[in-house]
Amino acid sequence: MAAKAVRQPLSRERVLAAAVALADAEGVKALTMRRLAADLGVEAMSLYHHLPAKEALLDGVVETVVAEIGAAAVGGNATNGGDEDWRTRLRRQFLAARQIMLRHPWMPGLLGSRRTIPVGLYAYYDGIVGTLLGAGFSHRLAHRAMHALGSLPLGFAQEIFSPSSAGGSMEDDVAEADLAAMAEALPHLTAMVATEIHDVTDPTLGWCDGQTEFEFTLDLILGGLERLRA
Amino acid sequence: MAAKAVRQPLSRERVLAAAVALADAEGVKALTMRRLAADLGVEAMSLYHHLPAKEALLDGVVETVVAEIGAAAVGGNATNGGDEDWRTRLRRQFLAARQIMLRHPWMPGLLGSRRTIPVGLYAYYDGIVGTLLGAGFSHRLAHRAMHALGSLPLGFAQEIFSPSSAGGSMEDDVAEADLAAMAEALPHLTAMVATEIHDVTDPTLGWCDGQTEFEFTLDLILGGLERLRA
DNA sequence: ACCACCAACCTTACGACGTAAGGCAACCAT
DNA sequence: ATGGTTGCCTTACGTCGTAAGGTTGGTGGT
Repeated sequence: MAAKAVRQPLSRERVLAAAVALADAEGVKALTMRRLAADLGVEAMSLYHHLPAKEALLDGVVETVVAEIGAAAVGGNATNGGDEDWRTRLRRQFLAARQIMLRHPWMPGLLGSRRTIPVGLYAYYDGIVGTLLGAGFSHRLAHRAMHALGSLPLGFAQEIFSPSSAGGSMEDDVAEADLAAMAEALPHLTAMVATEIHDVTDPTLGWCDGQTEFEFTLDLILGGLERLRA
Repeated sequence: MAAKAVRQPLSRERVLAAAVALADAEGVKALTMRRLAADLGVEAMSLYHHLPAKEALLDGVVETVVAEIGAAAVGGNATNGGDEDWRTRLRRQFLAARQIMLRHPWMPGLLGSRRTIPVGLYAYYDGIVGTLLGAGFSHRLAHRAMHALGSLPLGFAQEIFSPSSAGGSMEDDVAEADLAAMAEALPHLTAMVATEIHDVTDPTLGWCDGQTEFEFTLDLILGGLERLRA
């Protein structure tokens, strides 16, 4: 049939792209060999002609996303010339990384579970260190800066409290009586929520605006580093 | 026999304690219902009389560790009176949390995979917010501070680059020729490593002293918050 | 003393998972 | 034509979480 002739052979890239798409759509839990093969119109064992094992598949998936982040960084560097302040430059890179990570919420957990670090990540961090050194950072301070920034270069929405998005906002499933009990057990948190919830403009993520908080943290750390640099 | 009479019945607490011990010894990957049951001298299905499902087991495990961290915090508060500076107090709490997390390296990943947040974590964070408010923080700034501190209250050794400990230090398995190639591809990183590796005192975690870096990051953020508070 | 009851534990079985081993069909250079 | 290579499939094994139901030893009421 014509349909069969149209079908192009699999490749590592096609498999990895499908894996990322599947993880985006249904989470890493749904990313199983059989399911991925089904999405590709193929049997599970066929995947093993392009990838040696499932661990390699997962490695390839994080490698793909890391490449996406790295490409966004160098792309942004190209459009803006070399006339950027180091803080502006890193800020822009990390915010771009955040946009990508928001599309792949499973990425932090997956990256944490890998035994080896994708090579593209070294290159990406090398660029960041280069920016710091170019701005006059000592090796010592640049090193510390990397640790202090932690996962911000990857746009981590670590956000322990944000996964509440899955089950509706907090007050939806809490009865009024329980809320009173909570106010007693957690006086400071409830007071903070009460005063903060008034002037929230973006209720999509409950009462926390992830973008604003990310930028606050970023500027706090970048500001502290700038002070140490001088 | 006497041995049989000695055996005390299972309980949720005994199961959870055994689960934590097993995860500490062999990782979360080895934490399977059959294996856990075997460690307890029991069959797998017997565990379901104390826990409804494996997800509940994992929830209980993180709850156990969170309780451990919370207990360390209030215990430390008791021994030191209320005459602590807010920075000293939080610093001490977070460093204590770090010591606990170092004993449970699987905790970050596991916590990230939970759908619901353990209640003890709310109480723990409430205490932190209380400390901030008591030091004169506004609700707005206390809120931002929580986000900026991120996972530091849990002693996160997020440390993307630290899991290299599993496979020996970096230069062990890199041939000399590859190292030259790496120096070309990653000039800034290799230069940084070269100058930093000289005065490293604790080579256990490669060339990064996790404790020092953790404290640096902590003080950087606490210092930035102190400036905003005034 | 008896017996009904129940909590704690065990046995068996099912479907889904990752993957080892080998088969088959189409294509290519000779 | 032919023999090898490539790309995909079939079958099968052991392990996982867990549903369903069986066994047993101790307890309380009569």
